[in-house]
Amino acid sequence: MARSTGSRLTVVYDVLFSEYGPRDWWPAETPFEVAVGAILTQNTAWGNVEKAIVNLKSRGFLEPDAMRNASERVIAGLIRPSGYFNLKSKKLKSFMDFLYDEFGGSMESMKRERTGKLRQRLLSVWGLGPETVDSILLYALEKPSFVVDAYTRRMFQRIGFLEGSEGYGEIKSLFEEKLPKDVQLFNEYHALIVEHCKRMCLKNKPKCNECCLKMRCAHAKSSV
DNA sequence: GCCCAGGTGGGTA
DNA sequence: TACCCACATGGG
Repeated sequence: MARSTGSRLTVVYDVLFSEYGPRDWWPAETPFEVAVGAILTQNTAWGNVEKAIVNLKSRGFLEPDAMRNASERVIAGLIRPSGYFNLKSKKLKSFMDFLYDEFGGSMESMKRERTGKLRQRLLSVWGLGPETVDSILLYALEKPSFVVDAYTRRMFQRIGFLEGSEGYGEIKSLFEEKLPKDVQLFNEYHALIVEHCKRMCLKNKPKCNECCLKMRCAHAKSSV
């Protein structure tokens, strides 16, 4: 008898976990730092985000009050290495407005709000799309909200769980409905997917080979 | 020099 | 709704 989707998802998780072990995500010191990182990493390699984080931290801007009071131009200058710096500086500002207007600048206070309601409110903030919002919910606020990203789409399309045309919400629901609603599980699962996809690409540099997960890879349909 | 990276918003048909 | 495109730096 064929395995259920839920147990197949669990098998994939077990394989990844046994291969890579616990990922200990998100790489940040505070919930606020997670939220900032989630915005900065939009369509950007994490290595570049780290440089921006270091810049912000060294100037003392990686805490709510300081960032709230900083000008958009100053923040833009510091986050330059993460790319799209003018855009991201506006997005940070827009998140700060939300954090202060709705929760008095407190991530702890934000955490007390019910997950579904909070997700809707965060999605209404300019500059925060579904992936960024779910990253904040899961990694900063420890809410059981599964994060779907480009890696998730590619990998699960490759192994036949996805057809390719599914929307963000559909993929998110697949994981959330078929897996136990567990913060630690969701945390590890997404982190393991990212780790696996990164390693599969790194492994084959400089020439993309059969393990590469990049969509344009000629071998993209042949292996995980 | 080219491709890509842990997306999102805005415009157009 | 479904595509395009802009946004931008840094590594391979």
